[in-house]
Amino acid sequence: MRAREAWSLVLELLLAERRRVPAIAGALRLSAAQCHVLRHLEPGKPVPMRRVAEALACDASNVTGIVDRLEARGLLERRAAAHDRRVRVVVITRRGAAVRARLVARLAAPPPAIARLSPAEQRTLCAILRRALPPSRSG
Amino acid sequence: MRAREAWSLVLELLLAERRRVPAIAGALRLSAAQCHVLRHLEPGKPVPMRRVAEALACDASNVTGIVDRLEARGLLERRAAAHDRRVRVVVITRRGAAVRARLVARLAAPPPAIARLSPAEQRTLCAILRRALPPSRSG
DNA sequence: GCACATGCTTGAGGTTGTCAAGTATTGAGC
DNA sequence: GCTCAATACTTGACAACCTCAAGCATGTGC
Repeated sequence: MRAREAWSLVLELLLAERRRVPAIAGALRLSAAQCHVLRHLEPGKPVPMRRVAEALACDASNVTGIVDRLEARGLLERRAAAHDRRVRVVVITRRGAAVRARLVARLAAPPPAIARLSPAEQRTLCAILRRALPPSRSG
Repeated sequence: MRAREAWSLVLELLLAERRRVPAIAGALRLSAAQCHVLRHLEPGKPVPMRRVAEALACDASNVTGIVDRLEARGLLERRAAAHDRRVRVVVITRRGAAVRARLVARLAAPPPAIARLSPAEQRTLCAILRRALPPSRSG
């Protein structure tokens, strides 16, 4: 069962990098959940609260509080949706976009475990992971 | 920069499986933090609270509460350490070991993304990840 | 013995998360 | 148009997680 071993190795890699995300988040005065929200909000693309809750895989009532705090810091805005007045869409602000840019840049920096690999190994790893992941990936 | 792409693919895989751990944990009436603690406690091997805090990469005061709740459910025990009376060691109980066994079995089950790969790809993935990870891995 | 460090606990305070309940709005069926 | 159910969001209650500061007990260096 190579699949089990491969999966356990992926988990191990994640475990080794577990401190990274909170550290990066903390440096930007963000929590992990707030990072997820910012990461999900591309500048100029409003997203309904409902979609944010789905992206976070949590209850909608939870999103209310997280968005509240990000809105209080001026990193995003709530707006009314034109087509459905029940819906509130969330848009990242200019300030929020700046924070987001720094966030994604730091998150994208590969950890030592990945950087240690040779270019050929990195290419192979990319190819395999691309095949593993389903084609519909939103980020 | 293949390293960046490889890392982002790893993160994507993790994101896709983000619901898994809470789901597995919830089925056993455990939280994510409690899972980490149980996973870290091999039967018959007492671990000082301090080491648990290090394994969780969190403050020691946090471990107090997590261990409190696990102890209240009879899944582990606190004992005095022989060599240093300041230290409290944590030992998994028989009941805790049973829960732990089910937990690690379910966590080890590879997700569809990994299972989808061919045996050759799985072998290659294992080989690369083994090289990526530092030799000292405790599990 | 004394000062200092270490291991753990407690309490305050903030964030995340769930669930149940409530409001506003939409859409389907009559 | 009216009613009824479904949907989107918010609120409040509650629990868990997490950090920090403070405190107690114990161990170590001088």
